[in-house]
This record gives sequence, structure tokens and C-alpha cells, in this order.
Amino acid sequence: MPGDVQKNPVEKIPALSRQRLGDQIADVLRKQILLGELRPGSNIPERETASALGVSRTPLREALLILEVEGLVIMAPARSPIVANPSLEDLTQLLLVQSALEALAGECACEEITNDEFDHIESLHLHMLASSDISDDSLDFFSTDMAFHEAIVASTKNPPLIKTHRQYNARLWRARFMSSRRKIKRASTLRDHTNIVEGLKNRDKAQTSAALGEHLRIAITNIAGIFAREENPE
Amino acid sequence: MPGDVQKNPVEKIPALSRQRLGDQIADVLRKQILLGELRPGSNIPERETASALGVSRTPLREALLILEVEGLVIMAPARSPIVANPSLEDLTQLLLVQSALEALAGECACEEITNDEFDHIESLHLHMLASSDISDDSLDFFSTDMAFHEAIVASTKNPPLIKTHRQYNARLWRARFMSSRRKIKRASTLRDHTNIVEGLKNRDKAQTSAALGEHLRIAITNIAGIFAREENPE
DNA sequence: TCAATGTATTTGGTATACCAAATAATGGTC
DNA sequence: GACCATTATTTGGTATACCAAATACATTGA
Repeated sequence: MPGDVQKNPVEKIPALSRQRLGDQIADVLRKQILLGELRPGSNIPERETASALGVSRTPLREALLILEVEGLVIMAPARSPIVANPSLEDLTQLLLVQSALEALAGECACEEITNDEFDHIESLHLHMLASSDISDDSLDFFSTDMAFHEAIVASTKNPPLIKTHRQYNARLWRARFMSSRRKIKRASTLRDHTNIVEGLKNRDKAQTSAALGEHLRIAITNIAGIFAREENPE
Repeated sequence: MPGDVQKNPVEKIPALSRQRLGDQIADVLRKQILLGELRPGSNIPERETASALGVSRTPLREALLILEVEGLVIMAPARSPIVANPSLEDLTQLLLVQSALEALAGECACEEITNDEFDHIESLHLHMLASSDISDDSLDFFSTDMAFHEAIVASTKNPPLIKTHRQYNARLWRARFMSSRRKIKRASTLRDHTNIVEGLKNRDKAQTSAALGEHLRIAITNIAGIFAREENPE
């Protein structure tokens, strides 16, 4: 950056030096990957991306490193880093682990959840129930769904669990988003959620855990359906 | 490195440029942390460590970044990176997640494990049975124990599960090592392992999964005992 | 026309130089 | 003698310069 004008409007970067630049860049790239602005399989050349973001390669590489450890980016020697493009098998394996994590979260949540936290989760559920009929705003339905699951995990107050769950969610985000656009499945999603909320309300470990685990195992089927449809559309 | 003599005897670093230098450094540091050569809470100043390893700060920072994402190192702004020093609560939370991961691994293993893999796992178990009476080589008993669990997880052929499990193992390594030195507990460890092996042999998902999950939940108690002993020795 | 080879360009990997913030030490003053 | 202020040093954070490997392209020969 030899003295050229800073075009980057990312508010105040040096505001109290919030955190490492690399972390902030990782957040930006992660969001772009999740939103599909950076499509799976696409390249992330270091110099180009760095200058596009108005930073140098060093923190950009730091961000790529983080995303690689998280499994969102693949870095091969002498090749541009690329956005991970998980196969159906990859997604199945990820979902299996995620379902185990959420089942555990369900158990822990029954012990740790506060009434306020439960109320918030229930309100998210009610919002989904209400909006599923009226609007067809896929993005709203989907993001509320994600928030619902994250809120449950957050209520466990188990930082490693929360972090690992978040990382798996990131890798599954795109597939689950595409899956959520099949509105046909909404009814079963909501039915599962009702079971989960009921389990949480009664602090019933077995019900909550089973409902959460089963919920995601169903998601595997849905995603497999998406893949089948892509290969052989209609 | 201005022309000074290379004291680093790390074989041939540029041998076919195996992989990124940062990854190799991360491996070295991780091993040092696990073996206790880098004690929890100790500093890892960048310049000093880099020159000690005969590399520059860039790949060293890359390694520290990786270890930070893995949870083995804490990096705070304007402070030397330090080796994570998990509290009893931290370890409890980690073990809870790890137990869920191993329970899942047990289920998957029953479907995926080959006869060769089972034989290997069984031989590890037999080795532990044999050596538990004769020698009191804690390190051997412990490392075989770790290999036993890792082999089970590996037999699932689920890469994300394997990777996540390995990362949790790294964070738990030290605590489990200290715990394993209480020879009194060996009998119960071996009894658990016998159940696990039996479950695997019969490809019995429920038994294998339950035995693995329970096994680690017991480890939580053992580690809590270690902490209690440290605070109030004898 | 096709293939093979050599060169130029682009890639990521690494080392180093520079910067800002935080800390620790030292000197001065009350 | 104690406390506060100021400075010097050490820290990590960032930018840049350099390097080697890999690729793509072009040119030349069969």
C-alpha cells in the first residue's frame, strides 16, 4: 500500500485495535463463503484478495490459515487456496458428528439452561411456526433455524462444545441452506423442533437429546436429495 | 539468519518440500506441549522460539496460529503466546465432548471396522493387559491407551471425526497422562476396555458406544481427583 | 499440424524490516 | 523514602521484498 487512498470502508479498523486483522479478515471471508459470494471450489488468490480487501498478504494468509484449520478452505502447495467444496460423503460425515454434538448439547442444556434462555429459544420456534405459512422468505426461515440450534448449544455454557459446533455449522451452512429451500420439508422440521422445545421445557434429557440427534440425521437424507436432484434435475 | 551456522539437526527440512514449514513447526511444538517440555502457562516468545528452531517468525507465527485454533495456545494482543493451562472445569467440558465423540465413533466403528483393524485394536488391548502387571512403565501404558482409542476412531474412516477427536485429545493429553499415573485406576480402565473390545467384536453398537462414553465420563472423576490432590497433597 | 521443449509469468512460501502498543526501569520531585 | 512521570526496551502485528516451484504459453522442430 504505497500511499494510495484507503478505499476500505470497514468502519474504524484501528478502533482500540479490536483484535488481530487476520481474525477480522477471517470473519469477512467466512461470511462471504457462507453467503455463497465465494462459491465452493473458487480460488482465493492471495495477492488479489489481499489488495481487494486493502490489506497485505500477511494477515490475509493468517485468515486463510484459520479457515483452513476450520475446514472451509483448502490450501495446497503452489496452488491458490480454494473454497472447500464438500462432497455428499463429506457432508454426511460432518452431519453425523454434528448430530452427536447436538445430542450432547441437548443433554447438557437440560441441566444448564436458564428460563430466559428457554424463552428465547421458544420465541425463535414460534417465529418459525408463524412465518412458515405466511411468507416464503427462505433466508429468514433458515437463519432462524440456525439461530434456534445455536441458542440451544449456547445454553450449555460449554465453550469447546459451542466452538466446535459453530465450526461444523460453518462447513454445513451452505448445504443446509440449500436444503432449507425445499419448503416441503418445513413441516417435518417444525415438528422436530416442537419435540425439542418440549423436551427442553420439561428438562427431559432423553427426549431433547434424541429429538436433536434425530433431527440432524434426517437432514442427511434431505441433503442427499438435493445432490440427487442436482445430478439429475427433475 | 545472516549467514550463521545452522545448528538445527531436524533432518532435511527441504526434502521435497514435504509440506509447509509452519505445519512442521506446529507438529514440533504440539509434541513439546504434549510431552510437557513446554509446560502449561509458559511463554512462547516469537523471536526467541523462532531463532531457537532456526526459522523465521513468519512460519513460527503460522504454527502458533494453528495451535491457537486447536486450543493448545493462547494468544493475547501484545503478550507472548502462552501454552494453554486448562482448569478443571475446562477439562471437564472437553472430556464431555470427547466422550460424545467416542460414543459416536463406537457406533460408526461397528459398521465400518475391518477385521484387521479389530485385530490391531485387540492386540493393543492385550498388550495393556499383559504389561499392567509386569512393568510399571506408565508412559508405555498410557501411550498404548491413547493408541487404543485413536485406533477405534480411525476405524470409522470419518475424517472430520478423526480430526476433531485428535484435537480434543491434544488438549486433554496432559491431564490424561497425569491421571494415568495413578496405577490404582488401571484395573477399571482395563475392565472398560474389555467391554469396548467385546462390543466391537460383536459389532454391537449399543454396547460399544455406551462403554466408550462411560469410560471417558469416569476419566472426568479421575482427573478431578488429581486436581484435588494437587491442591491438598496427601 | 502436432508435439516437445524452453522461457516467462504467476503462484504460494519464507525471511526481514518496520510500527505501535505495552511494559518495565529509571530518574526526578515532593 | 515513596510515588509519579518519562523514556527505553521488548512484545506482537503488519507490510514488503525475495525465492522457488509450478504452470501456461509460445516458439521451433519434426
